[in-house]
Amino acid sequence: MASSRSILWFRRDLRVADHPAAVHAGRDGREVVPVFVLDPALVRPSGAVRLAFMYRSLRSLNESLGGKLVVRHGQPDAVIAKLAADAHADEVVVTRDHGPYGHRRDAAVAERLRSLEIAFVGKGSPYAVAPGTVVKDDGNPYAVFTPFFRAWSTRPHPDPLDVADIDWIRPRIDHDSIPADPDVGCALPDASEHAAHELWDTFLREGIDRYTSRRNAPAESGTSRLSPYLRWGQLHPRQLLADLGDAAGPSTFRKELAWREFYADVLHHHPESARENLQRKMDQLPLDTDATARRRFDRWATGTTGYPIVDAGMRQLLATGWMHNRVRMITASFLVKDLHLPWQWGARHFMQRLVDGDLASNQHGWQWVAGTGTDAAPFFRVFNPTLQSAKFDPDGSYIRQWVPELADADVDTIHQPQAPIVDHAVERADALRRYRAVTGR
DNA sequence: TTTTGAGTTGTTCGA
DNA sequence: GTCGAACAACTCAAA
Repeated sequence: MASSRSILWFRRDLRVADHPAAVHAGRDGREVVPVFVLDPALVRPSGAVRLAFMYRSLRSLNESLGGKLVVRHGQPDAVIAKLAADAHADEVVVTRDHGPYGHRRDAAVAERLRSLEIAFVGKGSPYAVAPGTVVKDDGNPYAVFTPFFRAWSTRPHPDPLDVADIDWIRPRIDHDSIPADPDVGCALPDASEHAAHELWDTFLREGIDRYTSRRNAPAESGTSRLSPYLRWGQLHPRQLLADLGDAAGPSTFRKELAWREFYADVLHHHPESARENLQRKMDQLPLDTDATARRRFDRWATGTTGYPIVDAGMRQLLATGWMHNRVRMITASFLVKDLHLPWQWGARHFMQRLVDGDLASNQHGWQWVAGTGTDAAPFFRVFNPTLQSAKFDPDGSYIRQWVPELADADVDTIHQPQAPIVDHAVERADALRRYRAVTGR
């Protein structure tokens, strides 16, 4: 008798609504075994806050699945092959993963399954337009955002998908439990799919119209805060695009979604850019990596540089697993341009701790700041932490929240460095000198 | 093939 | 205080 049972292997699509892979797995009344693999490669490099959010997302998904989610620790190729065999499934269905690690992992899994004569089927992607599909007329990928955005905007993307009843089952097979949350000592966003939709609805009602101006002020709740849900898949961007109008706020927000898609596309075409400079000529940039550099990195990471806006951002990250985007740019620029450290050091720190940490957006955001990525990036673009602070946190309330020793500081002095580890004017000049060395002038 | 216009998010200087 | 130019040169995309 032919088997009619599928495994749906969840990865970064932790939702039950609007899920093409789930619909495919459950077609024609097939039974579907929902699975998540706690891959050491995913767990090991994650900090406590990031892990806690992942575990909560899994618990919430499990609830949505009526408690049927099968969780296993281990190497995906071995785990999935064994699960598929034990569960008597004849196919494994996934949402495609376009990242460099995901690509390798899935190739290994597909190989193992092939030897067992079990199908491995990819449906959909975490993006509105799958990475690799927006190309120039000559067939090559875009390397500049604006033309990519124009082309991407004309691409049809499917409407959110109605998921009818799926026959989720949990056969009698081995499973592990979802680990208890590490101690995080802070409030995290609600990790449920429902909370993600609620947040989006509220943002559409109350936030989107003023998004263009308010999104830059770190003290205000002017951003959508949807990034963790886009990272883990509680929401799919096609839902957001379907709900967006054409006014200024929605257009700005749509562009931010397009940046996410652009960076995924760039990483898809240049998987090595997760670690290496996209512009290889920037390998010549002189950087500091000695003991002093490592000490300075620690001061940056712990939020003790003496630059209030930098320290506020780094402490917000440590405390909550999230940092306002404007402050991500400021802190990143400080690491690269004021401390002359490799962007990879900062990118790794962010990825370990951000609950929304997405490889493509994170690495290429850093590369943009470092001037090694897709942007023409004039080398003289160096963020001045004091000016940025005064401009975007004018009354200093963001600083007051995260740097308590400055809570009562005067508004005229709160942006000024206090016992700074470096002098911005000096380091700016040094950064320009180093960047000039690359271009040979 | 050649040409042309443009390129997320900035800062400083001097008029 | 405000505003425009300069900061360099290169690559990309499209006509």
